[in-house]
Amino acid sequence: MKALFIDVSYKTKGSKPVLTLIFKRKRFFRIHDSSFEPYFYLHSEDVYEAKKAIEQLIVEEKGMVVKAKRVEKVNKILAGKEKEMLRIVCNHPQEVPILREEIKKFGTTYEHNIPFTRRYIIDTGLAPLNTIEFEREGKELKKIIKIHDTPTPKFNTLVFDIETYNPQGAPRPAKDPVIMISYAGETSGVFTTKKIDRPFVHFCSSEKEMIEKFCELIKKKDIEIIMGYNSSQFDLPYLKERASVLKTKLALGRDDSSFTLHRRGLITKAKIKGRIHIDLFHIIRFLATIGALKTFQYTLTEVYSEITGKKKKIVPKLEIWKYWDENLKCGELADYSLNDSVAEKELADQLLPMEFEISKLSKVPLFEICGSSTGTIVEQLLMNRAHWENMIVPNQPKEEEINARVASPAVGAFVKMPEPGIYDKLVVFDFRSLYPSIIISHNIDPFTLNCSCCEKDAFVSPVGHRFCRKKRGLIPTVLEELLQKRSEIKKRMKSLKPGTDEYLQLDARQQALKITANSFYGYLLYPRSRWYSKEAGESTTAWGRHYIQETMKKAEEAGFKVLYGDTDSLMLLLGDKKKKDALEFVAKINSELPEKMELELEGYYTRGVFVSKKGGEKGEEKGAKKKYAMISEDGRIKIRGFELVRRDWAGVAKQVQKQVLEAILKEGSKEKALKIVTDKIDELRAGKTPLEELVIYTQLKKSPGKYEINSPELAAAKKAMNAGMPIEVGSLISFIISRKGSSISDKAMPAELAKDYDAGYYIEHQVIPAVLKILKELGVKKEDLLLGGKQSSLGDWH
DNA sequence: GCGAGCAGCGTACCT
DNA sequence: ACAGGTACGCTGCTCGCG
Repeated sequence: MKALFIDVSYKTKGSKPVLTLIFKRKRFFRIHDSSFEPYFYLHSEDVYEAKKAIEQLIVEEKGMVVKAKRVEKVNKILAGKEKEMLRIVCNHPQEVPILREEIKKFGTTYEHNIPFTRRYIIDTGLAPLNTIEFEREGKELKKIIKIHDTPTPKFNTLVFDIETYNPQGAPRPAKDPVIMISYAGETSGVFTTKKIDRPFVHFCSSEKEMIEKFCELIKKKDIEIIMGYNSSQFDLPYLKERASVLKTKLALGRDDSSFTLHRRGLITKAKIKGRIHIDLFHIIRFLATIGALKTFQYTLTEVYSEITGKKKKIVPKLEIWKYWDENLKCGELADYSLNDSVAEKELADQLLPMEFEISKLSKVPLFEICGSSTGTIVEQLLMNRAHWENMIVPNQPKEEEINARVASPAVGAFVKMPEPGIYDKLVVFDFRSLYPSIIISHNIDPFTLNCSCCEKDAFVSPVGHRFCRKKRGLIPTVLEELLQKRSEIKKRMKSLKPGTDEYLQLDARQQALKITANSFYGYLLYPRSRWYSKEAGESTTAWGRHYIQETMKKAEEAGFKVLYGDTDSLMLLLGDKKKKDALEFVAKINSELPEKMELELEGYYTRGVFVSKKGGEKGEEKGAKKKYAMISEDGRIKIRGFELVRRDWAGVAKQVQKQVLEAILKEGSKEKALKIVTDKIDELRAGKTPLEELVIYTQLKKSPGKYEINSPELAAAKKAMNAGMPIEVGSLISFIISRKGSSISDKAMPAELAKDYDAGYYIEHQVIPAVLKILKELGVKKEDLLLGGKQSSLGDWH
């Protein structure tokens, strides 16, 4: 039969492990496999002696007698070399750690901590969300015939969101009821305990009935994927506690169980039996950490508007209870509640296809892979592939080793120091997938390092490490395939109409491939990596520095002036040269680069601003790296690093800086820029600036007690805590510098409690520093800003 | 005892 | 809990001066 593979779990029957595979055809169903055996490997100096000893070995643990089921001699590739090793087959997964503890005295054990269900997927080649063709006998799996990569079908999905009564600010689950449960899927609606005149409202006579009706809906609709926003931390635990207070069950699972919490590193996931629960917030956090998404705060409201470009209905969190109490406003609250679920559904529709593809690629079931780190994705992909290649998976490093790795970081990228100034006619080039292409071109891998076969002919990195030229490494092989697949997909997409099902799925797949390919270099230097190699990692960056610097040299030789460059990009001054010359230059560079590497022309810019670093007053001014603004030919402004892109600067300073940059880039008008600044300073002095423009946002990365020194955000956080506001690790502190106090920290007040502002601070520490660094390039001095707008005419800066 | 100068902490950014 | 490179504000210490 053919069915879509979803997930696998195992339990013990008798004393044997039995795997339960979840498949989907029309509905989810289960098939068992009781034939799969757990095992691990041993590398020993004396294979024969070790085998004999292990076969005799009997371990008694907590009254259990544990021994190996069988011991097999196998040939495997360990750290790039063929070795005879032992495969120790066990009776039960739980016996693996017990036997391993005894057996490690014979040598080094491998693959002893791969979870049994992962082991099963790796060894069978089963890929989640692919169609599996198999034979069965009743409920037992007999044989896997083929695995088909078919388009992902539609799932029965439901998004939900709850509203809680919160007269005290934060809702207390022991006392404060859930007042609304909204959902969106095929249809959408709101369960609530008030008779609200809206067509989508389902009236429930009590909170208890509301929870029960919601669970019934999930059961009746046979929901396969259930989602929420921060549902694992808020909605689900809250519902569970309410259910227990109300003496009812939160029957979300197929067996009427509620959910279980699973900690994976820093995130906690809620698992619902027989369904796939996905917390969209985890996906958002993942996208934020890889830099694919950047918002000020990661609230549903902000994320929704960033991703869809649309605004969501808003009811201030602290006023929800008031809306509820005021009968006339209940309708609005219901609209809001429904809108939350509908918005989350839209997010899910956009985000899930990529998660599906990451799951297929890494072969990790959807529930497990959703929101996991790039390290996990790369690692799982490599583990699967290592198995096919008959390679032993390297062990995870011990704490000690991790610390040693952290203590000795590798040298990274090259960044050129720019000459501060305002420039016209720029051209920007980028290396396409710089690090992946370097890894592929030079066969960089932990186990191609210092091979014995290419003594004279190896790839030698600029830092002196040698990589084999004959045998391909695992990492370059996998990486090359990923890039190859991605370019094929991109080619196919060109022949399709955007928006079709096939196009969207291909787009999701190319995103997954890109994210994964871009994570390999990081994984080489990730301290907890199984494939860590400082030599490989630092060779990658060394070649990166080499190519960018060589390209800069060649650009100078070709008569361009190199303004700036960072890692894989370079910015040239076109000067008297034409676009044709830029194209010729890129073609020449590409003819000299290794085949898999490529320099691309990113675009032409009509004007760009570089500023000097702060503090470099005396002696020569040094240009600030990672800080510039440019305007492209078609009028698009690109701003990097300036205060205005940072959340820890006040809105006033950011707005003024933005206007100044725009005035310079678009119009070249110094007068206009000056006027903007002096007007704002006047407004600040007069005390007329609205407090919202003065809020500074800073995240507390540690818990408030763990700081060595005081800081404005910490001081503000403590004041907020005293006022009863919840502050914890990761809280985003919003504060305003008020008039009361001596140090800046003393003056920092939580935005919610601030009544006034310190004009002097905002003028001297926010607005002036933000704009002066730019206006300095036009000859403006600090006094010019403080004295007002009587200025000389625009000088020529060219 | 006091202010200037500076190191180091801490955060957020860039590629 | 993917990497390293960078800017920069603020605190709190050291140091020179008196």
